[in-house]
Amino acid sequence: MPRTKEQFEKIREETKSKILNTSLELFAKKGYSNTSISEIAQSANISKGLAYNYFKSKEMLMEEVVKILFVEIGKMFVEIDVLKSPYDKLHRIIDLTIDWILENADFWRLYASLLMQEDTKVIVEKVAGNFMAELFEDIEKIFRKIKIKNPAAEARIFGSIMDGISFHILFMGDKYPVEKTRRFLKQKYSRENLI
Amino acid sequence: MPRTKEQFEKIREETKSKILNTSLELFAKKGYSNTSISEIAQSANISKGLAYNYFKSKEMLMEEVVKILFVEIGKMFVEIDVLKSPYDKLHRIIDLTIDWILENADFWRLYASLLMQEDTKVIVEKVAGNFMAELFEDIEKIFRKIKIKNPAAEARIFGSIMDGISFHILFMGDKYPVEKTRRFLKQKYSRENLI
Amino acid sequence: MPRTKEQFEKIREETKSKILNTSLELFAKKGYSNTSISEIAQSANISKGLAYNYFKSKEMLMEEVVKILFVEIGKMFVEIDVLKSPYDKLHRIIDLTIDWILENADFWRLYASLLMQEDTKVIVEKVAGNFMAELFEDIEKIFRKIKIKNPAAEARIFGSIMDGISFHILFMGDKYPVEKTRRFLKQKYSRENLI
Amino acid sequence: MPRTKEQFEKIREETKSKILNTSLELFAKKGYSNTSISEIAQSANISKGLAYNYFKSKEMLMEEVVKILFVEIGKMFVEIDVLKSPYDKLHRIIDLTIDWILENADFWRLYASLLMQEDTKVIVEKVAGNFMAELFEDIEKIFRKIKIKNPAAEARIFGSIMDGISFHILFMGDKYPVEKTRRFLKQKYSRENLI
DNA sequence: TATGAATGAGAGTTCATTCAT
DNA sequence: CATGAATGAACTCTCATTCAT
Repeated sequence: MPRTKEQFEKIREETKSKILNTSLELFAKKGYSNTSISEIAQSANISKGLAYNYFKSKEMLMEEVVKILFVEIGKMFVEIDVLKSPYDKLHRIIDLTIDWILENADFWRLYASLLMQEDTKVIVEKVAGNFMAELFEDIEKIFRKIKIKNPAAEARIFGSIMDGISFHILFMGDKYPVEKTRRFLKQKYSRENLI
Repeated sequence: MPRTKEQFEKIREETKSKILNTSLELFAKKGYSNTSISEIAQSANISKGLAYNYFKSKEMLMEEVVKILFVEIGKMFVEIDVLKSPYDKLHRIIDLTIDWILENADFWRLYASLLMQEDTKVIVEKVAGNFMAELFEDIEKIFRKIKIKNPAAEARIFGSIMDGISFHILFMGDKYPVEKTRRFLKQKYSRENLI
Repeated sequence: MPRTKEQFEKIREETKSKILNTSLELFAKKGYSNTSISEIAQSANISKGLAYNYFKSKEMLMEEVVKILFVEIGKMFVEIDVLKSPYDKLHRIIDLTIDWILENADFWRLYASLLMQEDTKVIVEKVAGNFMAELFEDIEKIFRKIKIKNPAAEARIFGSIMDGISFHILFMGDKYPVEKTRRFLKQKYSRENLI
Repeated sequence: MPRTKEQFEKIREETKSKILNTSLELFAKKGYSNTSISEIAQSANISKGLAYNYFKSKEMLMEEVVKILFVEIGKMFVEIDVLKSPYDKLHRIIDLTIDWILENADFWRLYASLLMQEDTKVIVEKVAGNFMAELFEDIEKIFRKIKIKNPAAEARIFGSIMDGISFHILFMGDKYPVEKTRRFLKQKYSRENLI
């Protein structure tokens, strides 16, 4: 009995997803250039040829990996919307950023290194689209709600701090005083100190 | 008659410098892995083989490029020492960071991308040594002089902001409101606002 | 439909064997160092890359070639066991050595030249293991059966003669009086002369 | 004051000799292919260019090295002529062969490995000329003096033994019972046993 | 859909040789 | 006589990609 269209579709979806997840993991851990299709295929328990059945080229595969990356990052910010207080929101962003970087150092590393190279940067931008801009606007809104003087600039600095400490945690590893910084930041961005 | 020692030395220095500069440029623009010795040789108008007369391996070449990078970064901070007022010092760091990143985007890009990959990170750390730690201590001293409550944490945040905005300028390019951010930061880190 | 496991295995075996035979031939004729993978690939009518699909490195390829070599040498001595008389055995060894060297000059040449260089010697020893020692013991047993006075030393000299004349045949070629030597040796190692 | 013709000649001779000795040593230790001109020049404390001033190519250098090798081997047999008794002569050859191989394993290794490869074999034969044939004739004469039945064949076997045990000592190293073999051979080739 | 044998371009590297000085 | 910078061909090896099955 031939498989139904739906069954085929399901297999395709699962295989594709398996390849993508494996690629994400390997790209993140070893970098794009240092990860070969052979390696990905082997890790995903498929043949090299099959990978090309799903993705036209290594570059295309990477492009889709980046998409997933952004979906993953995007999820992070969903739960912020439900919070009411802008101070809570800021605290939550601080927590999420720090926790996420601690748990997903490799992903952030991949994301950042892709942005660093001219050729891969294009791909990221193509995928990212307005993602970053929207993120920034969300943060700006929070600061506007607080009625701080220069919400746009304040948001920019806040974003810089988030990325800056991510960067530092990433390459200082265990030596970075994560918790001290977390507390310090929460205090800095508390109702009392922002007026 | 053979050339004198001085003549040979001059030739060596010039060629070596030519290779190093070309490498710095290419590594920065395209990344370490994506830049081949062939490419460097072609850009530097020398033969592939000659590169190996000067550098034992691609890795060694990179190591020396990174050394240059750090000398360059180091130069940046020399003129801060001469300033007396801690506020002036902070303002100067803000200016230097922003100006330097605008002028040397590629260098920063190289530096950051090297740190992102586990294999090249080792090389950078080997060359960098305590450079980053010392830099941080210098900034901490400034904050201590201001008698701010938590100078270490404050220095960490300040450093994060510097790296964060560098990061943002780097990949937003012209869209980033550099001057607005510069003014905002100077105000934030002025005598009035730091008490 | 993908090929069956058996089909793949057959292809692999055939190609591998083709590469091995070509390598044996070329290594023997030109030496290990002077034979390039390119040359082997060209001779075997495959691409350079494919060779690396079958052998992890040139050294590994050589190792497998040496294995074949020993299998070949081993075969030579199988038929000696079936003989009863120790004199017959010695005569058979003389015949086999001379005939084998005449037919497989290249193999012996490879084997000897590999032993000559420190770096390749290690590989041969890894593959050879106790082969040579066992061979010597077999010969010693023969002499012990004859009840000769010093069977170990006698075996050593007998082995030296075999290798020595192999060496001479090898590089004197047609000028070497093979048959005279054969007859002379058989007489020397006959019942009458060994008492 | 310009150097005299004789002085120049002396310098040339010394430099040439220095290069040749260094080459002999390195070729013997590491093999011809694995020894680079750079290495030789460095070891001989001269420049690469100078080596080419004295020897047209690496191959030519090797050719002259082989010549030296033969001179060295030739010296070995000079002192045999002075001995009167043919038995003493045989014993002396046994001693010389074993002692020489123990002291100059590398040289013998070079000599043998050169003979093993078709391309270098030609060079050796060009240089060696009748050397080997003469050596054989000398040995034959000894056996003829003893009035043994088949002096030519006997000489051939004796030579084979010498080369065979050299070969075995070479690649068995310390494990080879050199002294036992020496004694055994001397006894075998003594007046009593040769009648 | 799925396989992995096969290709070929190009990577890093070495080295005999040349040549301006 | 002497130097070593410079070349270019050849080397070992890797890998994205194709394709017959």
